[in-house]
Amino acid sequence: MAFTPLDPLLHNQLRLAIVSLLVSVEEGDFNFLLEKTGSTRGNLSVQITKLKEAGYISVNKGYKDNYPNTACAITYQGIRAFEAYVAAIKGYLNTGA
Amino acid sequence: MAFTPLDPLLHNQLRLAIVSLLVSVEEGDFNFLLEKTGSTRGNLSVQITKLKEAGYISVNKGYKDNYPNTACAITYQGIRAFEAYVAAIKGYLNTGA
DNA sequence: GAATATAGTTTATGTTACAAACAAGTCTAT
DNA sequence: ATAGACTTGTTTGTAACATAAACTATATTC
Repeated sequence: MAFTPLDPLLHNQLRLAIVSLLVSVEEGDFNFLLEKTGSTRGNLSVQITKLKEAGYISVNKGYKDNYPNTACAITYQGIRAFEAYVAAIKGYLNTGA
Repeated sequence: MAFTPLDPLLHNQLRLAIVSLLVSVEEGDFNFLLEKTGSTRGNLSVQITKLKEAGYISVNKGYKDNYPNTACAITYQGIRAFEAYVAAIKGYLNTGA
């Protein structure tokens, strides 16, 4: 039971929340993530960009009811990374022998 | 299933590993933690200090075989914090509905 | 057409994580 | 007894990070 390194990209509260949401939902726009995470828009914007640059999510910028709309979806790579993170961190949470 | 804030002190790979180890062992010295975590001494020293200042662990500096020996043990407060962290992060790891 | 609202980005700043350099003492061999 | 290597930690310097405030751009309302 070693301490597997934790993906630094996912080991962040907001980014982990984003990915966790997108894994369940498979499609979520900026406001959805904003509301669900309780983040600020600035922080959300930054972290979405980072996840996108890492290839963990895809970002589709379009319009909805005349307003800009940023739709995010998790990628296969993102799912894999999330699953690996979940498996890894469990090694840290074991209290029992 | 909201996203409970994660204790920033525990949401760090090395500190989480330290606390996780001490929860199981109830007594671990510097070298024990060094070996188990695979950390560097510098980083370990810093994080032990932070955990101590937060009251999550107690640090007992003595000597063992003539050499300095830093014995660490988890406090009640540390156990509580760890348990809260474990409960909190599980809210981020749930993939299923 | 001015004011306000929406949707998001850029920037500025303080904080953090980390390892290299340092410090203080101990052992060994000569 | 002292030089050199080892042990056990601490301090410090730097780069990366997290975050919110300030900003941009367009849309709606009055």
